[in-house]
Amino acid sequence: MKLPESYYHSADVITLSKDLIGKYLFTCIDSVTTGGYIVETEAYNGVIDKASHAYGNRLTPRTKTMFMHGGIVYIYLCYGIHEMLNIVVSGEGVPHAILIRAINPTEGLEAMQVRRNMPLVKPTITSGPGSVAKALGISRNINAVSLQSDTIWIEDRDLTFFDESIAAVPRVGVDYAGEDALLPYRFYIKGNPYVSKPNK
DNA sequence: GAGATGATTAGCT
DNA sequence: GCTAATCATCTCC
Repeated sequence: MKLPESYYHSADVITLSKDLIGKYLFTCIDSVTTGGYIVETEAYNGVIDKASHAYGNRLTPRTKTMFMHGGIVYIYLCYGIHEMLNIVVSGEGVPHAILIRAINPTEGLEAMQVRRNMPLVKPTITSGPGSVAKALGISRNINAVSLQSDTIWIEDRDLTFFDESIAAVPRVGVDYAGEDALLPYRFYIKGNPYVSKPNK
């Protein structure tokens, strides 16, 4: 059921970002399994992407996770408040990453409500990268954990969407990245209520 | 060691 | 629409 290790070894981070739409993401934190299918992603295209932490081969204690082999997660703190979940892909030394921006929850709904302190009827419960991480119980202490582990993993349950229902638009919150901010590296399911920000 | 800042969100106007 | 919250990390000195 879990996506195989080889799935994450592709260097085509753009195609993979789109392919992850409709895949199921699960975590098992504190003995509680929570998860759902991915409805929104963003690609971070390695050393040539000004929006990426690893732009220009910037290797620091934080970004070194992105330089590891594909098939692990990269988690970091943003704005001092929010944890962000990324999937590291490609091979060692190539810092490609995919930001999970939103999921449609299907498992562990009660646990998510408690973690988010809001009712499940609110789509914002898992809308936006900070919200996804919080709902799934993700924190920096599972940074660099393998997606073959029993803590966090992704499954293919044969849920697929037509190309026409997947939008490709510029990314969110990366205006500082100059012309790279205009690249259509954000993918989402049109009309899904859990997709963050503009959604048509 | 100090200073600036961000792949955001929630709550208020 | 606007802004406070809040701190690890990075960049210089």
